[in-house]
Amino acid sequence: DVLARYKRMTGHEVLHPMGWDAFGMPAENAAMEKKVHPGEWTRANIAAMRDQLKRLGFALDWSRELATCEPDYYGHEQALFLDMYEAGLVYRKESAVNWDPVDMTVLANEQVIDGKGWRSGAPVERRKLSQWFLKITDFADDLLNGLDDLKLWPDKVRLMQENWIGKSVGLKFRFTLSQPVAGQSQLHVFTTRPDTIFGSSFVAVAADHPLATALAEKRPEIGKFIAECQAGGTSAAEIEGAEKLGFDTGIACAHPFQPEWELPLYIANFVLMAYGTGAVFGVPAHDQRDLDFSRKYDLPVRRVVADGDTTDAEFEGDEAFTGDGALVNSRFLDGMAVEEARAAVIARAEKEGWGEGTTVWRLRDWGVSRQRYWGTPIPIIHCEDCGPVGLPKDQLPVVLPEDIDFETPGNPLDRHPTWSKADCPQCRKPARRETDTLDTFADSSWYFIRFASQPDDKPFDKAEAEAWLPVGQYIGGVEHAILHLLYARFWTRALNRMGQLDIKEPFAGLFTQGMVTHGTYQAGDGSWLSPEEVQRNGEDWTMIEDGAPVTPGRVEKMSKSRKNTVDPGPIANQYGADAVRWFMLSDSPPERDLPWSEAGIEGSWRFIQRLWRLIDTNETAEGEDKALDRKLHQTIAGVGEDIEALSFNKAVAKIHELANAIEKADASESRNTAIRTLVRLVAPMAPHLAEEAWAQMDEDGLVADAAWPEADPALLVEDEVTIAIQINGKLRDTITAAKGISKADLEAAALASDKVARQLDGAEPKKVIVVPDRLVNIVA
RNA sequence: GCCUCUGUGGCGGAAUUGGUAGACGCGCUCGACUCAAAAUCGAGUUCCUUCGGGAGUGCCGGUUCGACUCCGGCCAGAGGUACCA
Repeated sequence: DVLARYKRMTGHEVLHPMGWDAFGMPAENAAMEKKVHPGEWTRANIAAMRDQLKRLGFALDWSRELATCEPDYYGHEQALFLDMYEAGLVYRKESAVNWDPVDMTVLANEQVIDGKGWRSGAPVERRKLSQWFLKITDFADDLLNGLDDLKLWPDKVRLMQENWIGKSVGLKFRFTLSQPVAGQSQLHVFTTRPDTIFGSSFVAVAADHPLATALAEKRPEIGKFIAECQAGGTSAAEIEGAEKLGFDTGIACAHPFQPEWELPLYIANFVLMAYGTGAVFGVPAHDQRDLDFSRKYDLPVRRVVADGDTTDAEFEGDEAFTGDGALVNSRFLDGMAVEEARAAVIARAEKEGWGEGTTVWRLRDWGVSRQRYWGTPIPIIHCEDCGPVGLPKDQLPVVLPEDIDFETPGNPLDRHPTWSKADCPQCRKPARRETDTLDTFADSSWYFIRFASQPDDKPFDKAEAEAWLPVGQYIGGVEHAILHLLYARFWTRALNRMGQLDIKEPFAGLFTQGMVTHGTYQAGDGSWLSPEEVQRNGEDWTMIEDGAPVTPGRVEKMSKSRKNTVDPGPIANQYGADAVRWFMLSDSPPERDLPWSEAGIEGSWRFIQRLWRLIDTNETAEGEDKALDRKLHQTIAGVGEDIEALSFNKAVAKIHELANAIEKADASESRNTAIRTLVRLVAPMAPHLAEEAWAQMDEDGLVADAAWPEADPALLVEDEVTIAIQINGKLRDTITAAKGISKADLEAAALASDKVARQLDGAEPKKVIVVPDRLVNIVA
């Protein structure tokens, strides 16, 4: 809000909208617990939050307010879904999905964290279901390359997206097996290091690889081993501690360059079915996992990239060499650099027909089907004869039914007596409506476009949307680094490909802000206590009610589970919106967490009062106060720079300094001007006070519409400067000199200092360093 | 494990390119005003000190006339994460 108000005052057209990402699980949970309809619950929350935002005086364009749970929003989303369906960016696939047994729904890969549902925390199960997917992988390369142009995004977020997309370039090739398994005589593996192919000691497949599954059917000991592998956890810590386990199948794989060179085929717990082909060849000398595995199962460790040693002696030690170097012990590759050898092996594989250069991505297509009620209905009809058919757009929006029940778990749309009945748009025969709804991340993937343009008859108007987009300054928590920000980038690209939008990137500038935190308190029995229930007596904390001892805990993100939330309503009532705003801006830089404190807001409240008294007691007077003029103009320039950089805490500090200077100054025309200007400087942060003062000063219109004051460059520089006098880098004295004084004069002035003379004690300085207008350092 | 970020008074935090460390605020101390308190105003507030000074930005070392800032090595905390072949 401060940035929006500032940009407005500096002559920019500003679009600062507000809306509600309102579909999703919390509304359904509330419905189940409190027996209210999700829509009713959601709209009541929206009303409450809208009041809070208005009370804090945010300069929002409420005419563009939207809520994703209303048909006039999600109906347009359905139209975009149909466009993507037509453009081949949506497909339906029977696939193993991540099933959250508590929330009774499917989760996207991005929503599975350490093998658990991101919301419920329940261990995710694998299930086969027919699901809708969006082809985000079509844009994998572009999403990756586009990151380079997002110069105004934090490096951290770009890096996280890069890792998530996970591009690996390498060779996919085939091993011939000594005996066919389930009718297959070949095994596909993927590697990014084809150059090390002569260093391989074994081949391994994932425990859930089809080959392993097939073998397990005939050999129970393999089934037992597979079960053992799947029992292990998938969190980073568990993986770290987990031992490499392998099962030697007794099957041999023929080395592609020498068929009689046979590599043992293992089933191994560290190979992932979800990545590459689910099978690898192990080169222990140059891969840590392979080395750990080989040491355990006593497999040969051959050096093929020189690590200083170029002999064919067995590789020593327990640390794999993954660096660059010249190839050794590798026949026709010997002497080549890693990169050159890589290309040579790929070329040979392609020429001889046993493999091809490939790029493998970690990124998967975005599964968007959710078996939930409170989401955007997917506008598809399933017809027995025609298959899935997109609804004609004139039948949109597909509106959610109101009469639903949440007594049984699962999707209420599925159980609704009539809602799912519909005729096939193609053959007119009775058919069934899709009862899955869209992942709520779809709702937030294009709302910024709808903010920019909101016609009734279509999702947006191209020219109107492009006039505002991309978003100049996007602000959100770092928790959106992957999910939301990647989906929105994809959605924008999809619209771009379909010719609906010229831009590819939705957000030019991104800022990840911190969260509001508060101390936590626990009673003797370990239960959490809210800040209103406790009080401090000196060093100790007790319960207000009965004086029982309280254990203060660490400062954490405000959350209902820790009970450390603070209701902004009463605070805004007590101190006023401007004091609340001032406090939120004043101390912590916005990228860091903000520790909420009652004491802090009182300080802000006092300053707001002080500002008012200062403005109120302003009087017209004659005379110039050069020092105050300078302070004023330095503040104008500094506050502007700080707001542009979102360093609100520094801007606040500069305004404090100016206020202090004005209070100390005698009445003058300069002082009068400074006070009148101060009103505009605080306007973005304390708008209510500023408007009142503006009106009282008999200025026209609103200060919100006023121009930001201009700094006079001539007044930004001092004509006198304080020079530090150092001896051996230690400060000994300071002197005041005219700005621009010559080096020689400055040196002479420094040497004339009593304190310098006393320190030198008659000795001659060895050397004198003079930094003009800054300091003199005497080396003794 | 790996990657990223962070580490400065009692607290939140400032310190352009290496150039007076601790701006600004909170808190605290003392004083003024008051019968008293609140509010307000003024002074002080990194630590030690024999009042000359000395030490000091997580720790150890280096570069430099000069290091919170640059380099090397540690330690601690937060966040991210992929056994990715």
